[in-house]
Amino acid sequence: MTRRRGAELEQAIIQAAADELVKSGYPALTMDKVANRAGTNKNAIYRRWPNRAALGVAAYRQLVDAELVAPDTGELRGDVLALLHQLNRDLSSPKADILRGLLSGIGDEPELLAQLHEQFGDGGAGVWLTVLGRAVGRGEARPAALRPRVATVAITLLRNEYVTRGLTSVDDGVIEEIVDEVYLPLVAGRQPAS
Amino acid sequence: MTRRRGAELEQAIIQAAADELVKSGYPALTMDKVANRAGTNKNAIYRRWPNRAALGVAAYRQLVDAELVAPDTGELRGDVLALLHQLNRDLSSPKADILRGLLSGIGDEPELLAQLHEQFGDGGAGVWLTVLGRAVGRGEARPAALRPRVATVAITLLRNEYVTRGLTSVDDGVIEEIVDEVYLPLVAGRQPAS
DNA sequence: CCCTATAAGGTACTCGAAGTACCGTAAATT
DNA sequence: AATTTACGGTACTTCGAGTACCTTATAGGG
Repeated sequence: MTRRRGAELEQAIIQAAADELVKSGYPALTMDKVANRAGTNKNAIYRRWPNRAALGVAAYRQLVDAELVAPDTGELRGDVLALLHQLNRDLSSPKADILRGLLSGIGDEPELLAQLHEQFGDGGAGVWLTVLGRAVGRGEARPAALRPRVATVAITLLRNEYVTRGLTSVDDGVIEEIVDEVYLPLVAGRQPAS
Repeated sequence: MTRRRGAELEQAIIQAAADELVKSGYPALTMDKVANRAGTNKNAIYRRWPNRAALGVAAYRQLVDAELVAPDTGELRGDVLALLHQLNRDLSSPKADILRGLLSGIGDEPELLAQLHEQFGDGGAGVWLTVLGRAVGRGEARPAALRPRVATVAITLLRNEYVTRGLTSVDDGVIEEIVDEVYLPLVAGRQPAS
């Protein structure tokens, strides 16, 4: 009966917590269940994370570390749609529920909230700036739009749909609305014909 | 010892819950404390609301029913800044914490989430469309921008700051950034000089 | 190769809060 | 006045976070 220690055990705990998150969501994430699934006990968990919220954030990180690649379809609209669809898939149930759950269970711990913010927020700004930069080069977007707050408007609006409504997946129509009514007009060098 | 009944008692419970929300936030909203503060007991609460989350939403409604009036400064930028500042004051601590707390404690009850959404989301679309409509009349905004999703972009971005970061108040600089980098360019008939 | 420090496993506990169950009693209804 | 309804009081069950303490395995140094 080899007894796991250190990093190996830690990884097993995180994986167990991530599995529980996917299966039941954050509100149902109990330390006992995580310990049981990981084949250990609560002590081993509390030695590493101070409370349930911290474990939840660590486990969420495990879920969303998928690399986000900047698409290159040759035109801005295609790139933006591709990115949003990619992120829509990525956020689709149960991750949106998990994120929404975490966002509150943590309200009183700004440090954890900041950690969580990096997981999905401005962490993705780079990709958006890349896509937008190519569009500027093609004359599809104005250079002044190359600012983080502008570049990430689309994903912010999409995420907003998840977080403030209870949705588990956002309709394609909503995505197109965000792109055609908001994002493209916002960054465009000149207004579209419509 | 007159014993309160019906609507009178109900209002007392809601008010007590709202007071507790302001004082301690949603995570610390306990049924015992609410009952105690309202001078009653948990039975009277559970006869009216099925669980803590439902009571929380009802109490939050009590907090945010302040009327939102459409400012009219004569130019779009002034109107938008006035609206955002008004909402910023309104969302400032502790309401943002409360909202963030509610948004999660409710994740598994889409009906409550929908109720909550009306409290702050598209419920305010009317005001934004009013302000934007006047701007269109003055030639400051293009008619195509008169769509709910476009009109409410500013408040959506502002609320996003509250909900996804742990902030209790948003800096004025952020508000100006939202207005000058995103909102005005988005609705403008033609691009600003910058 | 043993000794010791460290970290794991096991178990049992406290504490707080959600939600339930009953019962006696005031108030509305007839 | 009789009856139904709803409030007040209290005690209870249940569940999960976090803690305490002890035993046992492992790593690493002598």
